[in-house]
Amino acid sequence: MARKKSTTVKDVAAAANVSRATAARALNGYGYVGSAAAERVLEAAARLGYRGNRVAQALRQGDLPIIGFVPGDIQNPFFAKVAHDIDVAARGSQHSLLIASSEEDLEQERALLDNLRALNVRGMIVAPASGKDNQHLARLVREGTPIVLIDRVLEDLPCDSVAVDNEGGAREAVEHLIAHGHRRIALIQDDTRIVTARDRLAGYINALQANGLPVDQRLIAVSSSTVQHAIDATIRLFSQPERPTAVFTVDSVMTTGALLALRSMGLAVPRDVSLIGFDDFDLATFTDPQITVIAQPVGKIGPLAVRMLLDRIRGLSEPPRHVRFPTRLISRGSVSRIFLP
Amino acid sequence: MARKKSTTVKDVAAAANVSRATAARALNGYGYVGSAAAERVLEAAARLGYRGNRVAQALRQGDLPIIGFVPGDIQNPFFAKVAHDIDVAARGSQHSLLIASSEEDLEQERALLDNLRALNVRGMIVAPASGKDNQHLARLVREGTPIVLIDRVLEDLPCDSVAVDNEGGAREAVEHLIAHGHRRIALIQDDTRIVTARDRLAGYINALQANGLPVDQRLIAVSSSTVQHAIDATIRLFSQPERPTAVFTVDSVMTTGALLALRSMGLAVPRDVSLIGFDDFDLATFTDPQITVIAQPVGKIGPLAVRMLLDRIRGLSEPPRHVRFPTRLISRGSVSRIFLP
DNA sequence: TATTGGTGTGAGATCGATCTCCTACCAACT
DNA sequence: AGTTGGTAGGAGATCGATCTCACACCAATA
Repeated sequence: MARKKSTTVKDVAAAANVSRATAARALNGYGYVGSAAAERVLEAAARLGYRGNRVAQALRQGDLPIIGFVPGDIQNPFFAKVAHDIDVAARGSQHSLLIASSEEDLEQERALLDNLRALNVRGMIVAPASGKDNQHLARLVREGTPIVLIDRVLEDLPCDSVAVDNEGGAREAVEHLIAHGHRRIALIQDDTRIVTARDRLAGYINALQANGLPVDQRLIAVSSSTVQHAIDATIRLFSQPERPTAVFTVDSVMTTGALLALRSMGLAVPRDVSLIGFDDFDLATFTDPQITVIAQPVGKIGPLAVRMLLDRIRGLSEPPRHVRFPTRLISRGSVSRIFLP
Repeated sequence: MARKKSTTVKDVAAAANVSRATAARALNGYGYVGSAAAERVLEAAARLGYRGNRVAQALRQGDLPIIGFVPGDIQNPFFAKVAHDIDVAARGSQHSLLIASSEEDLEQERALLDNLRALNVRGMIVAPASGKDNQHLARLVREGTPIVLIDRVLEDLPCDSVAVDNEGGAREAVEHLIAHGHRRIALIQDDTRIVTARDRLAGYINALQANGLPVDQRLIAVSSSTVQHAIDATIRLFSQPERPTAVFTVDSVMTTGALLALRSMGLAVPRDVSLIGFDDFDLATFTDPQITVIAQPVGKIGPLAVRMLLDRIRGLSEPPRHVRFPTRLISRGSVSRIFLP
């Protein structure tokens, strides 16, 4: 069965016995329209259930009232929360939100951005999957598409960005562990292509070096950001002869995996192993003891990103603005003090 | 700074020294095109970085290669997972996914659907916020827009749907509690406008009545689906003189809230209170003991919904198909046996 | 009276891609 | 030679909304 074609200005104009031009004037309120004619047009529009065709409007005006959002993974609670916030903020400015997840895949990201570009969306908010090979983003920026990066900053890309102080947060976490007497501190991080992971690694290394501790590659595990991979990585770490006394995990999914793995190995937190995770999450207060974390102001990221994007859409041409929110250590019960011999 | 206007067929045609028509033929591979001309066109297109303008294509062809998804709340892990699955399936069929969350608000849902309609999306997957007042959906269906309902079925709406057996699942949960000797069984549910909530309530009542137990309104708490509201509702329930011995929560957010509330009141699960939640979730295996749940096949919902939607988009005109997946009781450790006096 | 200026309205152009005509050419036939 | 048919490719129409331009008309003004 064919889709019923919707009513157009033409239909409305015919029903009101005026030309398309007059109908458009009455509907959009510009130019001169006689009050009688205007009334007939509005009446006809209401009667026929007329709704403007956005696609046609978009073709004429050059873009769709849509903002694109490309998160790394919509299932990750961090991105889900940000998506929700962006949705609310976008709606507040009469924009729809087009969410398309890159699944942390660079190829997919390229395809999605191409798609969004071809749709002539007004602007995009992107969490780039990779720290390099970002010519596709560079090109969009060069073409003038308003883009705001979130969570992951690409220093050499001339566009606005909103992120948190990953290096500082990671450093604070590791220094917290060092201050509690830990010396063999493991790191469980995700794919190093992702900028965030690299920054957090840098914080880990900086903290160790600032305290005269060696960086031991055997204490650094790389895993993709799924619970199962994090479990495997944790088990590998703790199957070594000289066990770490503490673990720092770079995101909440990793933290979840590490917790499950430690439990399955019969290692108690914090008695046998201390734990700090980056990013606060629901589960962190569910366990006994609760988990010490580096919290980031997740709720501020989306709204600010939208605000910056709207500025650009409105034509703001200042140099790129980069905002980095500070992180905050929330001390709960998952870190114990070690007394050195 | 003005956005650089992108290259059009006209530009490509000019660069290749042919007409727009020939350029279109070469680019889309139809009709007769000389091989020399075709080559020049493709070369020019590549050189100029030509990408078709989807908006113009959509205007001509009648719709955009987009599928709309209107979940109740994108932050709810259930919908996040479904959104992810839909995204993957949609991408497999060359469709982009436009996610717009209704926030469980009927007015917002109406506005969003209006928007999607005006955008001429190919089809929509909707979790309706309300069980009644759905003329807006009925109208879309009447106009021929392909729509698939998920999670929440509206019996009188002639369109496909994918859901789970909410009544049966809830009944199984409550019967499980009854079989363990519980008689004062509380229910924590969300807004009764939502169809799912009503079905689960029905299952609760049916189980009680089938076992000759009274339905006590004081044991039924209504809360909106946020952790904080669920905590409040739980505390209210357990502040009554005759405490329930068991609780059934209708979604994972409620379950989380109930757990936190019980802990804060010093009530141990399952020693003092037994607990079953609808919908399995990560936290369920984190607590000690782990939580018994009614699991639904979340991973099957999105892909099936997309498949059904694509059928409709391709013109399938069978009568509406309604699929209901069965639920499954996963018995963990949160239900204790009560020995009657 | 002739002119200006304010109103109201319609015809047609535009946005970009694509499709339907229509013309033109050349080779192979009758 | 005249006709057919296959191949190429251009001009213009189309989708729907909206804007520009041009043309009316009527009242107030010089």
